[in-house]
Amino acid sequence: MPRGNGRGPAWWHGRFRGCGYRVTVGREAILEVLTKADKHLSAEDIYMKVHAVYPAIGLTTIYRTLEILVNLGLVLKFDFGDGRARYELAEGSKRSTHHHHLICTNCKRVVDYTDFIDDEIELLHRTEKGLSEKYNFAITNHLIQFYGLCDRCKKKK
Amino acid sequence: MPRGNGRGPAWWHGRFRGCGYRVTVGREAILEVLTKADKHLSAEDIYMKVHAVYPAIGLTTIYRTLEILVNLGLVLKFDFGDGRARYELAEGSKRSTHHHHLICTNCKRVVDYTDFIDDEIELLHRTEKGLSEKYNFAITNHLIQFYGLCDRCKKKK
DNA sequence: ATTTAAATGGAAATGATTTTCATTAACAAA
DNA sequence: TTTGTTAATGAAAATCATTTCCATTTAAAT
Repeated sequence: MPRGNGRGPAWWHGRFRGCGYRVTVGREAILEVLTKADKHLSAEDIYMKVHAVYPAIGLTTIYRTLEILVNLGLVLKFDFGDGRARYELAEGSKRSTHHHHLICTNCKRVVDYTDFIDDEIELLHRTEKGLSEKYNFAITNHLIQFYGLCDRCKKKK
Repeated sequence: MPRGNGRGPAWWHGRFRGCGYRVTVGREAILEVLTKADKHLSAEDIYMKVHAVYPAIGLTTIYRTLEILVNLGLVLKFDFGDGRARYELAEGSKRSTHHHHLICTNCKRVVDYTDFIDDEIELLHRTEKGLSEKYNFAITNHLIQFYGLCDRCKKKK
């Protein structure tokens, strides 16, 4: 049974130390927020949640930690077009299921969907393979987003 | 034969006027740069090219015009993760062929690819249909990007 | 307990994009 | 063509998410 469900060293500690990073209170808090949230959050969202428990931790630390997490592949960073990045745990890290995003270009609402994901993933892997051979890239990730007008915004127009 | 290849009113004039927008020298210049460039450019890239011919046109106008063009669907706006948006003519507007992007997460180099596009598009359309029904979105667009390390950056690591 | 480099916070800097506002220009109407 | 209305414009200032700086704190190896 994997660690990190309750007490004890969390699942990411090893990964962190292995890369020469230290485990700190702030980092614990940030990971905990991300794990609990299980949906995309902005740096400021995370800051506020962390701040409620550890007021000493600053926004700068949030950004610095997120950068590390993204580089380690533990967290995914998204741009939904409203000028601030969003973060969420990567698949496999724990809770989060692989999903893609459906974004309203008017109100910026974001819907996570998992429908059709299997077909998408299958094709993506095939494409990934072809691309990495042809262009000599080591592909590590992909992004799929759909844009349009949501229910509400459709009516207003 | 479509207009806008040499002299005469360009293909987008009607579209522009129809939406209540005026055709101005600056807008002509911006569209011309976009049409000639046929690859993603930042607002500043466009500004510099336009500025070379019409020094009177400011960066503000570039941003304002790009916003209109994106809203009209004539231009696509991308985020490659280096902090500045890139713009390119939408498919069908003219020159540009539908393609997707392969981005080096290290040096931010971007490769446009058209390989596998047909398969991708086919799947996307199917997914789009399913999504718009299930979530009641009017889907107008999609984004696919692959991330990884390019040739050069792979070696350096 | 000691040591040392990594991590931190807070303030200042950055830098792309937006907003403001007084002026200019597009173009519909006469 | 001249005129009137209103959108479009440039320059400068404002915004605002994210980064950088630097003096101080702290994780964790010894």
